[in-house]
Amino acid sequence: MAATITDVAKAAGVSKATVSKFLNGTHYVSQETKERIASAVSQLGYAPNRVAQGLSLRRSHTIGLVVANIGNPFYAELIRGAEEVAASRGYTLLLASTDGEPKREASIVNAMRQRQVDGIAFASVRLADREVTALAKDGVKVVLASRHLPDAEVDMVLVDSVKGAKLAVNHLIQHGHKAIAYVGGALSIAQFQDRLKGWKEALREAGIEPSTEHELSLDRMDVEAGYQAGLQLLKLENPPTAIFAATDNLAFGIMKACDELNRAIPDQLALVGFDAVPFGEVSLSPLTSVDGSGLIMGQRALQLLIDRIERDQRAPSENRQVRMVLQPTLCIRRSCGCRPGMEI
Amino acid sequence: MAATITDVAKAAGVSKATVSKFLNGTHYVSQETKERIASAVSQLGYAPNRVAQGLSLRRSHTIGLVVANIGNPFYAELIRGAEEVAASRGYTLLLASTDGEPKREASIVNAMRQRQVDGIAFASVRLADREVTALAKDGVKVVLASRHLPDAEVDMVLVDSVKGAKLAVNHLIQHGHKAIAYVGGALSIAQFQDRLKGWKEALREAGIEPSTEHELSLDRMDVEAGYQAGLQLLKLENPPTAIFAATDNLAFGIMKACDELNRAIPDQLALVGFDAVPFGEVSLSPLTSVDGSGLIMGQRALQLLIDRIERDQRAPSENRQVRMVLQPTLCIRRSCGCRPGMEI
DNA sequence: ACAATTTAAGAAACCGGTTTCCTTTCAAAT
DNA sequence: ATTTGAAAGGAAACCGGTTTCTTAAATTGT
Repeated sequence: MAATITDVAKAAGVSKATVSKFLNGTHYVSQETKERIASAVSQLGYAPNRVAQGLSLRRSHTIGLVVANIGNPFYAELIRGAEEVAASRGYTLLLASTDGEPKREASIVNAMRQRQVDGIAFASVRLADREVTALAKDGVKVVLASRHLPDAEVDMVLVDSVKGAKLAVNHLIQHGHKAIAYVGGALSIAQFQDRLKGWKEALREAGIEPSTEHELSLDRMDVEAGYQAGLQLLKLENPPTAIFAATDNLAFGIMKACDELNRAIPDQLALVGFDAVPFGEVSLSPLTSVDGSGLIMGQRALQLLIDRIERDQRAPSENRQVRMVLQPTLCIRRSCGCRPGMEI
Repeated sequence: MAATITDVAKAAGVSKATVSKFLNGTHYVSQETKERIASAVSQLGYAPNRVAQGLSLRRSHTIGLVVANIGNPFYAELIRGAEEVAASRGYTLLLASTDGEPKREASIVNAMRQRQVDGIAFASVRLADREVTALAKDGVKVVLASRHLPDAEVDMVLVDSVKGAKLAVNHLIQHGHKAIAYVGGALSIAQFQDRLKGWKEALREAGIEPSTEHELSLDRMDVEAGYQAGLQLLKLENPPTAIFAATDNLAFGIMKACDELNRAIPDQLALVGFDAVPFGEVSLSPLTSVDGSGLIMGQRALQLLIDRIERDQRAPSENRQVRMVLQPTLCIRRSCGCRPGMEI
């Protein structure tokens, strides 16, 4: 249906080769011919078929983005950032969600490779460091967004989780809390190891010995999981007076538990999250949270990835990977105990 | 790098044609040859290159999904639903967001067509009915998810907005409210015309004349826009005692305004939203909302689209479009004035 | 015993681009 | 006057699949 390069060539009375050369500026074309081709192009409304182009050039101008769950606002922000820079640089995103299942993840990676994506950005990986490295060695350009695989030899952009956790816990300590619980995700994810570590370190530096009873690492990370964890902690004989939740979603769940048990936030329970998703602003209690900015991570990750793709295009060199670590800040709202105009 | 069909053919000692026939089961292949090819395939780890396949078959097994803003949880849910059925039927999603700009939308459609998507699902259209119809006539399979273009000749799945709005407003009326304001999106979007209409009708049916002062149609639909609208309404000489917000995002913004002005929800202001996004469960005041289920719309839209694509593949017939209209329900939480166990 | 089918497999064209060669023309350089 | 090389453009191969056509052998029918 749509016009092809052959149609254009015919209309302009030249060969396909010449049209291609003109379009890409890769070879001498006389002024006169240029004009004829240009007018044929606009008359036919010709636009190159990217699929054919991709086959020939082995470049699809498409990037795969793998997230765990689109419903999680943290990922939504990250996707937003990614989409923004992808679009601005002429790429489109193939989106897929794993729901945290390693199997789905493997099949997604296959599907993406079959589609010849120029690169894959993982905002969720259950793949082992080794597997990711293998992928990269196999020529697939990879970037990790907000995921830390210490031994994977690929670009990453991440937030300093240890520091972020300490920021959160120290703030709660400044509010006078001593019984500060931790609720986080699976320890198989480096991020949560770090956040847990930050929690422990901050407590110890303040002379508080972390209680194992107050340390919860969950398999799922949705609001429901946070809710269950919240119930569990609040019903303890010695319930914490504050909780550091390693993701905002978990924090929201904890809020729901408080709401149900009629515990006021922040007075009866102070809460600090991690991610600073936009909704924290209008959550049950406006959520104080460590800002790792998913948006920025999405942007930076795609910049890194596209830079690498295009650099490699020009000069296929094995150059070093970059690890971009963003410094977290604390986004103070009210769930920690601060009130507007009276932050600690 | 990856094995091609030629490699497989060579390894199995047959021609490409035979391999292709075996893989697709489109022609006789002897048992013995089948086995040789199968073993070559598994030894080489061969997987067909979808780009090449797409060029030849003019099918990419890729579907474009156009949304306004991924950060909006309504779209996030819709995307989730869409991704789920796309994946289960062997398609992947090309995601793009328009930010509500018609220009971006046009360029996105072009980009998608160049990439030979098998179809496009619009969860956001600023395109006119006519343009969408033209697209469809031009051979692009189209579905509208949660968007109503009355005159477009394409499949659509949408929620009955008039009915949904009436559900919301009637509920507020049952709570005894008379001064019920409306805050919605641009009237260029059919949906908001309908929701506004539902608001008016419900009021009139209850013998209340809608006040123009209490009727706000906004250009943007983010939390910030809702916040501004909330401030405006609350500062009126005769402020409403209840507000029906045509999207949850707007409702969240209104909550923020209430919070700032120290108006308690639902006691000083009752609020009902539209979309029933999951986050409403843990918003400042748990949000009562009309459930149009973005998730289900995303699912259904993709089912419709894929069905059409595959039907058309077998027998290119111009058959009638379907309009699937989902019945809204009211998801009652607390912002309307109901309390748990004591719903009206 | 011979025509008609069925079964099996390969050659070549095609999808829509890009790229490598190759040829021709014409101006500048020796 | 001849060589050199830049400018311009086309033919054909290629990317990795699918499909149409042919051909040939094996099976069936009469």
